[in-house]
Amino acid sequence: MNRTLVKQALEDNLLAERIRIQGWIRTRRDAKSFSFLELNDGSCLKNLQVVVDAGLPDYRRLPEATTGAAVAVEGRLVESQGKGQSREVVADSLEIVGVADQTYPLQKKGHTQEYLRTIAHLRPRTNLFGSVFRVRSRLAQAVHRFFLGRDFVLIHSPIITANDCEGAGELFQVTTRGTPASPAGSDRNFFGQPTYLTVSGQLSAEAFACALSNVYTFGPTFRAENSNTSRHANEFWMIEPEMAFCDLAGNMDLAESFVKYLIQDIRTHCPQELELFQRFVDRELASRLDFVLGNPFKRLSYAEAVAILQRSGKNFQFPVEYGVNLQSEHERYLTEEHFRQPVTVHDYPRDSKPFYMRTNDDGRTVAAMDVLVPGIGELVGGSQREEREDVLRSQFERHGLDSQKYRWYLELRRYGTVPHSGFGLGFERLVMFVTGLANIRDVIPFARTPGSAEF
RNA sequence: UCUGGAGUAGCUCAAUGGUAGAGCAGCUGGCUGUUAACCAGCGGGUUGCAGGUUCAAGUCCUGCCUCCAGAGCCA
Repeated sequence: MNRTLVKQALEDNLLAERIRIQGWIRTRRDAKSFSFLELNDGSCLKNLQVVVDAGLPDYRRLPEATTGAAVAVEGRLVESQGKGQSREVVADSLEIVGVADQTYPLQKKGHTQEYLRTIAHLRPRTNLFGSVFRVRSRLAQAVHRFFLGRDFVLIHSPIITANDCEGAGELFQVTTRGTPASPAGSDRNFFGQPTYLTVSGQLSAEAFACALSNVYTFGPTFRAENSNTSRHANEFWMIEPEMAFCDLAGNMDLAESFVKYLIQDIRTHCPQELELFQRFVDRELASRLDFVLGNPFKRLSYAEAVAILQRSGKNFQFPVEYGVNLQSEHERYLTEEHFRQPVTVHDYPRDSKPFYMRTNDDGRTVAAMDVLVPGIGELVGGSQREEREDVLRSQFERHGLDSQKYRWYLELRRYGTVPHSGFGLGFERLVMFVTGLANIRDVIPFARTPGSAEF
């Protein structure tokens, strides 16, 4: 008999049919002559209630049907006599597929997120984390749908790379040295030069944008920073669109449309999950998401942002003057207090930004932009890229970089160069924004953070 | 890496320097179309680790480890 998912049993037109359900027991409530099982298979937030009558031959197996056990049930799907659910299954067979003994750590009552991190292999069996990872999956697919709808081409940029996308943080080196195949001391560069785990697919994406026009990458990236915060992981996923014949304004337009599209998609397709986050994670979630959808992002230049911060009368820990990096407290003030909506800050001073950003006509600023959102801070960072070979060469000098190592990147400017732009969006930060969860460790299946790679 | 906070039963937390406890979970039994079920009973501890002070340390001191929040770096 074919399996029916709990989601189908609850939503599809299957009443009065005999179905087969397979899942994990969330809880069991025994009466004298029958028992109720709550079955969850992860297909949706809700459980399916199963009624097991004591008259069944399989009823003797019931003691093994404890919280956490995997079971397969066959029976008729009927309207429930009870109040808590519309439908239930009246079992005519009960098979214990895999038992869970009394050490099973998930209780019916709530656990803290900190504790669940210590059992990361089991936490997707909770309502909260099941919801988080269904939403994460839906968001990932929405990313592809968004770009597909705009004729962007997906580029699988390399994960092992020789280029250090300068300014993007510390690198993990990739080496065979110190392994049995290549013991320490055998000084061999497997790829003929030092290689690293990628910190960004941007440079690859630029090359492909200068051929296929509109492209994007969506893959894992790695930073060896010893960052110990709720917003940083050493392995995270990034989405990086890159567009030829596109300036900074077009870049900001795309970023705003993109963020709104993704939020709208979850609004439409994951209402049960959002309701759970609203109730148990963040009471402001729904209003914040609606507010983002209903209003244009506030756009202002770095110079205007500095002026607003200086006029704010706030006593910032880091004093504000033109030229300094905007600190977390400044970004938070702009998006959470002053504008109370997403803010796109553009045209930053050149000195604090990486080599590839396009120098503006004033010679002092670059065509960069950051999208700041309440609660998260920087969600998107992007720029128009420097397409003029001579200016790019002088930027290498200014940053003390060896232009020889960027030979192919320079050739993109020599052969048919075009104005082009792109940005990076940290996927986990997006999931955090949409779910309301405050710690990045809780929106990635198995987080990689300093000192932690158990799972 | 810096600043601050916290580590006590499986989980969440109590405990003036003086006999380590509760709720939940688990186990046993009872009861009920139940639904974070309910009622009764039972077991459960190297108080993060290593030193030190003291007649006596979960509690005070020193060092280390881990976790959390914030900061820096960034996405």
